[in-house]
Amino acid sequence: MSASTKLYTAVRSLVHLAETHPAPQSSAQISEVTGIHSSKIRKLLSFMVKGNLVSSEKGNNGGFILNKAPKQITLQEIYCDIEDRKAFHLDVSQKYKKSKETEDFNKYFLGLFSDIQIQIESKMSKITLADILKNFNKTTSFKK
Amino acid sequence: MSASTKLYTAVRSLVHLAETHPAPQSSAQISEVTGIHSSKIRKLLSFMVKGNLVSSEKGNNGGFILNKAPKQITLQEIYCDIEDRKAFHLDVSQKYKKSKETEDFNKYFLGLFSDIQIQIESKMSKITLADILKNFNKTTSFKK
DNA sequence: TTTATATGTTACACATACTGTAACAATTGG
DNA sequence: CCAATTGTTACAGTATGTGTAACATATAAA
Repeated sequence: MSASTKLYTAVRSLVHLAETHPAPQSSAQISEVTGIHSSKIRKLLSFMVKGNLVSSEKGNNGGFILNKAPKQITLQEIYCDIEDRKAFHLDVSQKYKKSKETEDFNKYFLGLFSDIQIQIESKMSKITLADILKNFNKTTSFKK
Repeated sequence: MSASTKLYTAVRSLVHLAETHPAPQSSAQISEVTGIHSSKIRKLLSFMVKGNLVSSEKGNNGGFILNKAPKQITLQEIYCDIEDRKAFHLDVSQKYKKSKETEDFNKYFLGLFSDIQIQIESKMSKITLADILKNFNKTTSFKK
């Protein structure tokens, strides 16, 4: 999955969890809402479980539960949980011996790309799950 | 090539053209400087020829020539010439019939990702080839 | 204790994309 | 005509992504 598709799917899952909180939602249920295969949902949500955005329970009547108030969940947090690789990273081939010049250019672009990455994440950190719920006229039953 | 690698290679090529202007530089010469295969250089620079950043001449003593003053070439321009796909684009699968809900979410994320894209390009539009030359203590023989 | 249901992870076949290189037509200057 | 060069196509080999299935582990309820 591309970074954007992952973020999209993650947000849709979290929106569903916010709406149905605190009833645990199985990957099968989320799959029905989002149209994504349940196995992928599980894989994606497992990252957010590790990041503590979501908790999970196995067994009968188990599933995934939102772990934080929608107001306190930013897109940036979600993004960081599910994405290992940065959107704008430098992956110049390491196969060949690099000249001094090449190394210097690498450094320059690494700096530039991390600046860009910071801007992306700063933009994302200003948008919360609550904002998205509001945008779609959805309400959350999450009680702090 | 990833977007970042393409940008990196393009800039290195343009830096070389700025330094050697107005002598045409062949893909073989640029390849020696950047360590990238000449065929890739040609492919990448052909986009910038179409975008008018660079002009090219075939035949003996031909090659690529910088077409604009380094001060007037921004990273954003280079990026747009060589990159068809946007860095942060939504490629949700179109295979399955989309629900109304899915379409609405798509629209929301398309908007968000294009906002992010604008920020990326705005950052890039503030950096010129001349800035990069200066950063590496290189001079250009480009005469306006 | 047994059964049903979930997560979390692994596996796998298939498809798609990327990579590095070669080849070659078209073009140009000498 | 010849040598050099761009611009494009081709291609084999590799890597990556995709969709799905399978299953060990865990849990709650009967």
